[in-house]
Amino acid sequence: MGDHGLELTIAVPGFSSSSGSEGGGCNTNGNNYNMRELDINQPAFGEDEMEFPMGSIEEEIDEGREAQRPKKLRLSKEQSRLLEESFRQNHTLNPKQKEALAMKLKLRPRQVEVWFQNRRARTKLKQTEMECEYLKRCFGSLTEENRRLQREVEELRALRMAPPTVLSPHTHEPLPASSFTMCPRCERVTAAIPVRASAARPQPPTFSPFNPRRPSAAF
DNA sequence: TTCGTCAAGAGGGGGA
DNA sequence: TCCCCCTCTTGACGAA
Repeated sequence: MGDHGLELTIAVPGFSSSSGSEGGGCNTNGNNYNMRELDINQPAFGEDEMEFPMGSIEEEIDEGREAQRPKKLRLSKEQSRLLEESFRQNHTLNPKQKEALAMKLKLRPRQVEVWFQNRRARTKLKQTEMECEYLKRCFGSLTEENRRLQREVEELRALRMAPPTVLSPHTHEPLPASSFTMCPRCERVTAAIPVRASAARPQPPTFSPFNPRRPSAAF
């Protein structure tokens, strides 16, 4: 903060950020309220008369001329630009900054305050939406990774349940799985002499012969 | 007519 | 108790 005169201290008699002036905005039928004149860039108060535009409109409402004016304030491009500029510098305003900015924009401090509140809310909403999208993408990629790993597990289980058939060079009968061992020199699976025929039952592997680079501890 | 946006009100919480 | 902020809501308005 610092430029744009936001550090300016301005004392405005009868106005504060929560002076209840907005309370006078609502008329008794619950309708909205003291909307400003269409040309909100018109000077709201003269050189020697500190009066915010809403106040003057309230007086007009009292005179029964409210039907002639728009009911909703739209900030001008220049007002929005200045507010955005201030918001980029600081997401909150102290009372002095608020007063100064209101003076500069010819708005009430309450309007500046509301604009910043809504702007913060919009920023937070946008951030939340972006976080949501990011988490969705994370969920999608993790789901895909999970599927891939599940498939891999299934494949490994299938291979474990149906070991490759190796015929004995002597009997030409299939060797049991327990007869396989690993050659320490070439790191290939070789057939050992079967101890018992019942050992053909699948054993918990200490080594996965079908994927030597990958430990089988994931089972 | 519907829908999205936005200014503003209402109400509640927290800090001094 | 007051002030400020946050959240939810309302109502006006413009675009499709």
